[in-house]
Amino acid sequence: MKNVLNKIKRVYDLSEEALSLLTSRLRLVNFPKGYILFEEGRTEKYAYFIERGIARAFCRKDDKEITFWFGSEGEMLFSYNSYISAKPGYETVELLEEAILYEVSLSDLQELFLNNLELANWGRKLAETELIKTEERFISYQFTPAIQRYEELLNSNPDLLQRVSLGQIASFLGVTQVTLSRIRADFR
Amino acid sequence: MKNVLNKIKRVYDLSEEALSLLTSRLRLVNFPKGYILFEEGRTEKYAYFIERGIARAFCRKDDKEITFWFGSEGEMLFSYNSYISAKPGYETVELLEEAILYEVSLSDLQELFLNNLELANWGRKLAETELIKTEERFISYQFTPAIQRYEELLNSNPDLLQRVSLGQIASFLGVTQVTLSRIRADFR
DNA sequence: ATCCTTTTTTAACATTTGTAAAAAGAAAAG
DNA sequence: CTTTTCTTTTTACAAATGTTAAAAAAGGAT
Repeated sequence: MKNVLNKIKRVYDLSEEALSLLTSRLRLVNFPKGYILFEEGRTEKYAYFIERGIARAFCRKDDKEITFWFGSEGEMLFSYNSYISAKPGYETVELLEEAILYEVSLSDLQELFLNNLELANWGRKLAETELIKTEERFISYQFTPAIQRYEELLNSNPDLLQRVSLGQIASFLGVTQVTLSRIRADFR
Repeated sequence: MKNVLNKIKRVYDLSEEALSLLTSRLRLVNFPKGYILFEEGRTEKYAYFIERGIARAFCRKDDKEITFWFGSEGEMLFSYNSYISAKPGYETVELLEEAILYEVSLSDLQELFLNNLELANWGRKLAETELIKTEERFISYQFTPAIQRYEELLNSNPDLLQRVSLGQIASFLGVTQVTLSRIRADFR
């Protein structure tokens, strides 16, 4: 549970009591490589902490898929619409490796948030840090050319190339796979 | 205070007590058109509710400005880095019209969050709704061509054209002003 | 090792978008 | 009303990216 506990504490430091309130609701689960954890259009009932493995979130349009997020050890998985508004999600989440996750039901989380001040603030911090990450990525998207975003992505995530395909990275960067190939060729 | 109260309640419904705890920390302030409310690199001490007026947030790079957000009546203004981590902000916020705002100090907000369960959950919901909006915009950015994003922007914000310049809208859409002109020409 | 499947790169061409500069239009100032 | 300034559109050309298809490379399975 090392990676998960690390994540929980990094979000917002909890007392022993609050921490065990939260962890008592976690359930260890395993899934095979390729498993579809969340499906677009479905209202999900659980969120997950990644103890081991890597996942991607994507949306479908026409016959294309756009990957807009990668997450690995020590990160959380949720379908934002389900988590935040109990509405059908707009994203599909696929596990790209055999994975060890900790599952928590969204109703348990809600109940904890509404009854425990520390955990409510933990939930606040969780959303806030995700918010900053998302907005920074959005801004860098408009400012930074794909070449540079590619380098930065690999710097902050050196093992990504070994774990996910270039097609998925290309769509994450917002270019076609052909363009990413050209970028990589220039890069050498 | 109509627009502001509306916003507060839309985020998360508060009891009378919690609501007055929050509103008692608000202070009415006025600023002229063109006023720079937040400045890139500065750690801001306040957040604002917009009662009347419209603002934009932008980042500078080289000699370009990229507008990545517009906000008007019933929305909040904060420098995310200051609000979330008490660190210097990466964005500049400019008021595009004479504005009536309600100011609240970030330290007051923090104190309320740490002491009141309802307000902590209000703060959580606030971050969560901002998070969903940001992520949806990020996704639509990758999926939707500029022409369509332009139409959607005007649909959801019919008076925007009267309130901000096309140059700012172009940079918000992630294209040059020349491209936006072409889009508008095709559109007719 | 060989075959089969999947992933990645390369090529040629079309389309889109950017750049720079000029022209047209609109708004503000005298 | 005229001049000045700022905003928006248009033009011509250059650069970047998308599309489609084929070739090359890499990974798995037998």
